[in-house]
Amino acid sequence: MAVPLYQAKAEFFRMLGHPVRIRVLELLGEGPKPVRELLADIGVEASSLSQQLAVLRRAGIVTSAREGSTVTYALAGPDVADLMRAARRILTEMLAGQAELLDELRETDTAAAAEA
Amino acid sequence: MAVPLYQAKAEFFRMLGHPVRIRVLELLGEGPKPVRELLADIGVEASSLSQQLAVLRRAGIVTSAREGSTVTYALAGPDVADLMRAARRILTEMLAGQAELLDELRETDTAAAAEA
DNA sequence: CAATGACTTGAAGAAGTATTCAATTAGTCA
DNA sequence: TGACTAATTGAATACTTCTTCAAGTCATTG
Repeated sequence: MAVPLYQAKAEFFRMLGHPVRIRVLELLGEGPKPVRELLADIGVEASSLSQQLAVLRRAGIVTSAREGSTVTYALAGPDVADLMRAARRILTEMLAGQAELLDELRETDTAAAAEA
Repeated sequence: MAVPLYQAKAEFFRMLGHPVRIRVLELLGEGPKPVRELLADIGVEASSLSQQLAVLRRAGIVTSAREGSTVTYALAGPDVADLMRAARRILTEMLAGQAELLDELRETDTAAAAEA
């Protein structure tokens, strides 16, 4: 692995940094799903979804399999499901913490605003 | 909060998606640090670091305080430290899992390549 | 006060991502 | 085979984000 770890991490997070990709991963967390269903749940154009699915596929975080005329996607491993669970948990904590944080920041902001 | 949760998540991950920002957060996980020290540890230009620190500040994930002529940064809360710990743990699991995953993918790739 | 050190900001160009639409592949069914 | 649905790909345009450098702030010290 020639890539430094912190860079791998950054790439990984960047890969998660798109609303459609997040939604796909969360939906797949419930189990494998055909594209048709993702499409209905997420409500973007088919080609847009496909583009984002391609990003996830390239990252090796999901797999796809054709069954007849439909293609079904799944998380590439249990690690990924864990990750999404952890992400959800942490994010909600973060966003909850944000409220208190905002208060602290507001003090600074108004102090700064008073000068302007 | 008018922003849908999955979009907030995406923004959050995008905010993490930069090598310098990752390193800063990990260093600050050990405790507050003056810019001078971050600069020495990370080894980028001062202005580059400042730009990335500004991103983290805007996101409300770190705070800065001037003490005399030096500026010291710290994680905005314990949640952030937790997040970085979780991220590290999960990422290393993920990257470890990547090895097996690669093997599986290689099969598919060579099968596909054989047709070309 | 001028000069220096620590850090931040602004702005321009380069590089990377997203969005969109047309074209394409793959499978089904009449 | 030809028409149709499902999904993917390619490519152009529009957007963001990075990087870099010059200029700026703020405190310290000669």
